[in-house]
Amino acid sequence: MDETPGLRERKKAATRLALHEAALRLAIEQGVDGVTVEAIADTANVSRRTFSNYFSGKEEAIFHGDTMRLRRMLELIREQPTDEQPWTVLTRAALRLTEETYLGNMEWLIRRRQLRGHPSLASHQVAAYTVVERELAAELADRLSGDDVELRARVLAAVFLTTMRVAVQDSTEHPDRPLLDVVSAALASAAPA
Amino acid sequence: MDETPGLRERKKAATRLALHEAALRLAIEQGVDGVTVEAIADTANVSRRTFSNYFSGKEEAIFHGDTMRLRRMLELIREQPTDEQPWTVLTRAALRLTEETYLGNMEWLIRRRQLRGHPSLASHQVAAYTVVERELAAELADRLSGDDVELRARVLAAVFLTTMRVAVQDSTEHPDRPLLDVVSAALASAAPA
DNA sequence: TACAAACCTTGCCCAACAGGCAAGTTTGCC
DNA sequence: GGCAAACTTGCCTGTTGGGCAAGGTTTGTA
Repeated sequence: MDETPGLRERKKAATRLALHEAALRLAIEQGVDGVTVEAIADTANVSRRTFSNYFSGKEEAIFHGDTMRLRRMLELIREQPTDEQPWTVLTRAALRLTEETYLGNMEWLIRRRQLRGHPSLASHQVAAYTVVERELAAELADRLSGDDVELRARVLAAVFLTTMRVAVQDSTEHPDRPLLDVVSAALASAAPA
Repeated sequence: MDETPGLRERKKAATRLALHEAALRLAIEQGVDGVTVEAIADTANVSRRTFSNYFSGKEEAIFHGDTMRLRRMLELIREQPTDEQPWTVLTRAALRLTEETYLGNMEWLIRRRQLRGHPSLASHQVAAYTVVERELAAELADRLSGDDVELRARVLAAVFLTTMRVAVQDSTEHPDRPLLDVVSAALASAAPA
């Protein structure tokens, strides 16, 4: 494994993160439509043109946090034994991720919740969650057998990711209830037969 | 019930449909990015400005067919008895809708399939399917009981809609297999415990 | 250490776009 | 017929994504 991913990569990650944070902060402060890409780039000390090299739009920048979480979740899933029930694997990964989120940069959760009331973002959040859908489906296909493995893997991946999305959305609307609760309740009610 | 929804409404529906058809046709012919909103409006014999009164972008126009199908599905769901298992109700509605689609304007299915290979649309398709999510969740909430009705209704709605989406996507990628087959296989594998 | 190739950032540019506004036109209703 | 509400359109402006090429930085290699 790479101890240090190289200076170039580290710088890129830093810039991406800076843009994400700027986007998130400004969107919370001034509303999503009140922020221009230029303002975000400014805040992160890069040119507007550079912003476009990292994200295809401000919404993508805003949801980069969700994207990173989902990538991490993919890792957690891949780490697990292949001889267990797929839904069990998915549930465990989701709960671990949620714990990590609480223990680690709780910032994410706090600021994420402040996006409540900007419903124009909903469709972009959905999009963020479907980006990893194919990757997850491929992983799950290896863990299934029988007929229609392709289709069933895709359905399972989509169902799982959409459940996670609903849990996060619901949690931003009911900030008093612990995220872990919401996630496990949501997953329980979506568990396939 | 309104026998005639009024001339105004009929004209609007006709314009919306004309824009949708134009968008779909041009997108298939020239690729999604190769088409301008102006060209679509032109083809439908309205001004570019009027296009904006109907749709917020070309992708929304392209997926108006899906949107109509989903609205129809909501009707089919509402028509059904409230004392049956929610998933049974949803499955039946989905299958009926699919039959209708085959019997009626099969055009939709044919041209829908020709969008294959324009993956930039994927996120917008997902968005189209989530538009009705809240409405469906509200309907389902009335049909559930026990704890967490709100959350479970949302999860159920999201799971169902995402399954339908995957089925349609999968069907566009495997045009040889009947849509009804794919839909019922997908729903079966997503059925909650 | 030197140097070339690969890669990033930036400014410049342009076509496309969303949506506010106001004037003109059509429809619904009495 | 005639009035009010709703719709269409043209005009306009600020914003956007992304192509291109000129610099600067990092990396791998010798």
